[in-house]
Amino acid sequence: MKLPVCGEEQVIMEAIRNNTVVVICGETGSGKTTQVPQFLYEAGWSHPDSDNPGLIAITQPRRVAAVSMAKRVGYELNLPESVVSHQIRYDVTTSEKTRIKFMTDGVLLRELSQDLLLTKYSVIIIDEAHERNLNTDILIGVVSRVLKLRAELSREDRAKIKPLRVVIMSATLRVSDFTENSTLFTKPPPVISVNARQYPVSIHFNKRTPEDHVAEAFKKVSKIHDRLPEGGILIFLTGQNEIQHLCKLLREKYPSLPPKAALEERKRIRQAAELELKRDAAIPGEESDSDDSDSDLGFDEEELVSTKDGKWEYIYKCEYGKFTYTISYAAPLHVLPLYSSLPTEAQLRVFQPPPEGTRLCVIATNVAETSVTIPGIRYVVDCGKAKERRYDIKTGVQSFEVDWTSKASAGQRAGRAGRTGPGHCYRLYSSAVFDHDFEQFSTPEISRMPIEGVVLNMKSMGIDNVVNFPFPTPPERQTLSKAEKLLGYLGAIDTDVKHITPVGQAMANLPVTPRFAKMLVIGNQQDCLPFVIAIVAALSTEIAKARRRLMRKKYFESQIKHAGLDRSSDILKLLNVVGAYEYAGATAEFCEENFLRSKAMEEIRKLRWQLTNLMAALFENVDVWVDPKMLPPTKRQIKFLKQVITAGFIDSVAIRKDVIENGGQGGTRFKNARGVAYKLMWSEEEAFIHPGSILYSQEPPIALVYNELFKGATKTCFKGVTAIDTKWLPEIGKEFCSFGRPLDHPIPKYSEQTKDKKTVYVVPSFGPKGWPLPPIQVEMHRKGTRWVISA
DNA sequence: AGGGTTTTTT
Repeated sequence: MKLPVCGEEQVIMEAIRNNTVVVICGETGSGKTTQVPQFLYEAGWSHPDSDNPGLIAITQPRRVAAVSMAKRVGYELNLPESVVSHQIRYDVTTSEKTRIKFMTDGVLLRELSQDLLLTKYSVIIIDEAHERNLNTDILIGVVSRVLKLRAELSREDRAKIKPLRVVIMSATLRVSDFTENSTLFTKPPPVISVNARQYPVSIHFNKRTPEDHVAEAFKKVSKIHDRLPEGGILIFLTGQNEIQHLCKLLREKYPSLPPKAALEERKRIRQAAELELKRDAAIPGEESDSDDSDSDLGFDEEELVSTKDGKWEYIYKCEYGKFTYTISYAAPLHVLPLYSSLPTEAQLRVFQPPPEGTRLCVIATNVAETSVTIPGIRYVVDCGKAKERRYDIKTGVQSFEVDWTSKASAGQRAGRAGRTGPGHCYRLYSSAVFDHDFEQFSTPEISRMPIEGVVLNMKSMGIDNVVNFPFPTPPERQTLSKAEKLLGYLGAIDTDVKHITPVGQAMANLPVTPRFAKMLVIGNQQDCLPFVIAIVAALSTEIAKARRRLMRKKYFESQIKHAGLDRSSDILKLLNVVGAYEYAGATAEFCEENFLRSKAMEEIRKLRWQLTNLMAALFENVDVWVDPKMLPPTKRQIKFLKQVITAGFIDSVAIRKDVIENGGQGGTRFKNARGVAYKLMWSEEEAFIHPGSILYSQEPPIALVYNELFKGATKTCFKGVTAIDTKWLPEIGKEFCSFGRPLDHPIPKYSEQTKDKKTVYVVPSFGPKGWPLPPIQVEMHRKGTRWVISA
């Protein structure tokens, strides 16, 4: 069967020849991702002697897609992976022979900071642009500038520099953010639409919108399974809990294994039918219509046509003809959960055909909307909602909220039913809700996330005035200035002219968020860098595993074990976990016993290697290697590590409310952190140490830094707490500190000889709210008629 | 004793 995109080859190639930018719209199944690179290749692009000798690049938002697409195209062109190659974070197959290169968009962004002209490439194909991921959006913005640069340079010396072409591919027609954005492309690029090889999907809305979409999904799936012909069911819910719950309900109602007797009865009926048909077929003159070209696919197949009162009617097709029979047991449901934190093996089960005589039923989150395509789905049940991470840019408070998806998302979900044949989508909400409460499109990621990493990356590419950057959807001014402020605190950019500093340039070379990059850059002291690397690697990864309620006690025991001797930091606890995991031989069993996601632990391992190699390559004085049997840090090192952590989170300090209200001193004595309120730098709200923190069961510290701030159902909690000493703040957090007048008590001490120096106690105040901190001793010297604090 | 998380990536 020919892919729809192949019919458009002429149109596409002509458009790419005549325009620097082309937009191609085609839903999943149109074949654009695999075919467009091949069109270019076969037209001679990327050939060293051609007019477009540079590589053909295709970017993908996800690693798996980059790898599998490269394999697929290599197979179709019958070329080795040294020619059709891929590059993702930890895996490269490129060679000097490479002509087509699939990669994640993050990889190309990183390459851009080394070579702003993308000289290696002749075409950049940006795939899945409709998803509006952060990296994809930034890439489109940067590439639009590269285009202009390359065009100018090529006009000066065509022999040396060839112009660049860009192809933006999208599964939906939401492309106006790219095409009608004159800061991005002065002349609107042509849009080519490609039909998808997609079967029709009938949409069925609920009359009423139920409160409980899990219960409603259960009813709907039961109905589908009891009454409708065979075909897999895919259910979209919002989170793990809902999924596990519905799994349980459905497995109870439709046990996964059919009665053995029923299976045997079925086999007997089929064999008898086949024999009878064979006899009939042997009668001469009864030829079957052989020019029905599809019939060769239809043989030896069975179709469930109806069910009634527990009786199932099947049509059985074999080599000799068709036969209808009924059997009296409900086909079991093969119920599988699917969400991203599920171990890989469990995820792969959805790709295997369900056991014979059962119906596949996958209950999934958003993963099944974009990242994973499940074969054999004919029915989609869509609750219409999605869980989203929200981020309050002013306060830094994150939360998870369940809300309606967009019309575009609902369309994507429905489309999953039409991949292998005509399908049905059951929406568990009314059409009125769909019309009135659903946004047309989901909010692009850039409008929902902190972007200090993006801003630092731009600065390192020489883009100082980020406001003028051609974002497909510009982030809010406030988001940008917040990012610049944080980069200022971290010392990555100059606070006046907002230009990148040497430290910032070093940070930009590290593939982690700027806070973590800062920790790495300052962490090379007292033999601590390997610890800092392990900490940063662990913080960059979602490490904890979802736990069952029953395991609660054991979980807390393991947490205490991991905290080791120092119980004042959740982040240092992470360090211990990483060490213990490696020490135990990095096994899956260790992860299982210790409530860790083995996928995450493997990622941490690879990240430690990458960061270690990078640090050694970037800094002359760094002598570091990965030591799996890393010894725990000493007391002195622990103190230093906490200071490093403080520096990375200097804008995320919290102080106990009672201490602030008491002028920075004393405060109440508490046995544990339960109900003990902390004040936040950027919010009037109070926050609490999470009961899951290692610090919860101890006397709560006066001051702490936190990795994240989460708004739960009842209150706002810190995640990843480290107790700090307020004495560090005037040093590490200079820009947030000021000092009051010297105190009369304890009495100032003057230097013996000259009397132009004195040692005094002052009350420092910290942060935008000027919190009073416990008094510290400082040295002052006389400057003219005034006393000033010595540096 | 104690709360609750979707999804990606350099």
